[in-house]
Amino acid sequence: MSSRAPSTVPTITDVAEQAGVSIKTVSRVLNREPGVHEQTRENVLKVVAALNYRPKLSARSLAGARSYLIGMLYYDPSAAFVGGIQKAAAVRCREAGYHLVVESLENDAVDIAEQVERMVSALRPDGMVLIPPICDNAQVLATLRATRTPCVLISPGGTGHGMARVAMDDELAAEELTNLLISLGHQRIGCIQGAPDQAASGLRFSGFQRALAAHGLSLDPALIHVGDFTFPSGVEGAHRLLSRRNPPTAVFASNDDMALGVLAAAQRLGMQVPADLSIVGFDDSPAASLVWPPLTTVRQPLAEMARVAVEMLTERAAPGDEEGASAGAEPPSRVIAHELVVRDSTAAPRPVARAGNTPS
Amino acid sequence: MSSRAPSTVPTITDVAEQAGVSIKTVSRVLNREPGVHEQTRENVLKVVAALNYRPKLSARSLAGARSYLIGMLYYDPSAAFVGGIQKAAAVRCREAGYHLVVESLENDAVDIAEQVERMVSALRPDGMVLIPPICDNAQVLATLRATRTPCVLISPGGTGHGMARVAMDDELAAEELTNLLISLGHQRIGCIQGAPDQAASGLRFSGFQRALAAHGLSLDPALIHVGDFTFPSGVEGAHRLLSRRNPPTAVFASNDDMALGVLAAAQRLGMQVPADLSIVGFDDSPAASLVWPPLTTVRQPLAEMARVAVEMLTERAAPGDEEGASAGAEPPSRVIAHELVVRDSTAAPRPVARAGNTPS
DNA sequence: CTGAAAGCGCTTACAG
DNA sequence: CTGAAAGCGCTTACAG
Repeated sequence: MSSRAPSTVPTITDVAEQAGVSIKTVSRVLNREPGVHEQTRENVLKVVAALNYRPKLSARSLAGARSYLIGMLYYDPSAAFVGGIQKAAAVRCREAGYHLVVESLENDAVDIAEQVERMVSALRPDGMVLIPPICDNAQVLATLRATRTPCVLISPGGTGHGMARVAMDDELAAEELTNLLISLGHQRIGCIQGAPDQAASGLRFSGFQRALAAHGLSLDPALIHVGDFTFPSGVEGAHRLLSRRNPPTAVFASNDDMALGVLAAAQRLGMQVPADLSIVGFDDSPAASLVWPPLTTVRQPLAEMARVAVEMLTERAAPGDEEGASAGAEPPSRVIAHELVVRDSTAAPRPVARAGNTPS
Repeated sequence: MSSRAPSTVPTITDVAEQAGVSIKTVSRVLNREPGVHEQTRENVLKVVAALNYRPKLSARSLAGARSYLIGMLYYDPSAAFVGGIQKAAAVRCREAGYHLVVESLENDAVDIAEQVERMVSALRPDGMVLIPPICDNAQVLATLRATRTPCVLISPGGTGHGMARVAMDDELAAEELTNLLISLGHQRIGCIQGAPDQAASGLRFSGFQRALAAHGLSLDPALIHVGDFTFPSGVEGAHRLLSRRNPPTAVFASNDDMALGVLAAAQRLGMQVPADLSIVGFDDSPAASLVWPPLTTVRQPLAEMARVAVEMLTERAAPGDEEGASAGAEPPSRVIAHELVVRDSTAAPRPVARAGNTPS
């Protein structure tokens, strides 16, 4: 009986037979290689459509130099950040005929290098996209370099690592945000820094400083709190800054999660935002517009950054590109434009000195 | 010169040679097949470690019946929801020697079926995890069924589709949440429903009704608003319900995003939460605990659901399982326990009638 | 308990 | 412009 014939998935051989050509010709057509007679091409394509043939990735990968896989190392400090990047990356991969493989890591796991190595040796991805905080993990970077995996870091870090990078200008954005506060009339501005081991923290703080300096405002060390990008650290920072005898009239939080912590703390203390306290965040996370008042912040161009990162990888993955890329040339670094999002958490400070305003 | 020898990645042949066995034996050891002499096994493992050998996925996939790939169809209505599931799924995949491939879809794209079909034919994943709202998309489900791809829906939908499913008990959780409100003393409770085309909406509303009925409370149609799971629809619903002559003292929102909309609207109207209005949400999204007051809600067991879903798929992918699984037997359906999270957005209603409370 | 042979479905050189 | 041959690195039957 016919125990095999009909339900089997078509292969390149089936297409070649029906089209009356060799499998090599089918391969040429599918890979858009030049030098195929137009009529032959059309005929092959017709059979491909009729059979609904799709080349099998594992066979292409095994025979050829490319895997058509892009890896993304995932660690979830802020799901929204990761989600925005990943979505755009997946879309761009599909457009380029690639697929996105996601691996979830623990940033502080002892065997993180081995986890990465396992993934790379099993999948042999044509490239890897790294996002914060993984892109600042020395072990991961070393492993990837050792396996000669092309990488693009979505990271503002100026540290180099000798790897390609795409990012927004964190320092400039922080400066713009601070300028906004200053132009509103704020003179005493508190700052809640991000996690010390992430490059963005330093850059944002640097932009904050630059704006103050440019306006001749001094920076009171008592108004600076070192947080870690989490909501609780924002709450803690707010309590510290707002309980001072001479509290700030505005707070620059290095990301939205901490800004939300400041907002919650202020509201709990009975303060009105923005009347008693202006707050700015950073990221434009979903929650930033889901609170009252909605947060003034800066929108990271996540989708654009992800798209560019994937493009750098897929375009580079063209066969025979090994040499050019590895030559001592400086790895590419792209800066994507950001956008200030002015909402309702910022306003001019109270006209008169209300220094005794904060609760005991 | 040695233009080839050293830098090449080791293959199964290299291991076999160094261990003095055939590649078949190496294969047996790596796949934990029984019937290998213990000493042979140890020796092979030693060589594997020495060479740092890792089998190449594409070769395994091409030769064997499994791809070691699990697909996840992604569409982002709520990044936090997706993120929580995905992270746990990726971890479980890694533990089982699998990899998670993510594809981002547009739920309303006209060619969504083709997108899914392309992914499936290229990757041949051993299984697919579907999450809301994709798991309610008829086109996607039909395509997956046609390609005979094993699926697990992370969906509370009782619709069946003849596919395996894992979910929490949305109806029960909604009932518990409503009971909490009732036990606090609320009698007039508003409800903001979720998107009509998602199974969860109906179940949560049903649980809400059940609780009211069990306590002999009538359900005022004027206190029901049909939302779509988004923040703006929560704001809109709040305005509608709170502007009534006899407004509710509590609102049951079918998810956190809408609950946050209600909260923002109430605060904007100058109301105190929970003193003037109690609010409950659903999901325990990150933002739920990032606002003041933090939301009373129910925690979806995302990680556990994802873990179970992947397990159903990887355990099922064992070779030779085709028959048993496709036999007319009812597909498995697992219910994962949820957890009520009582925070500060709920309290007893004002003791006296303050019906005239709401702003004009 | 172990192995030799065949084959998975493509791409890569190499010819013509 | 087109094709025959070889091979990618594994697993699947099948022997012994």
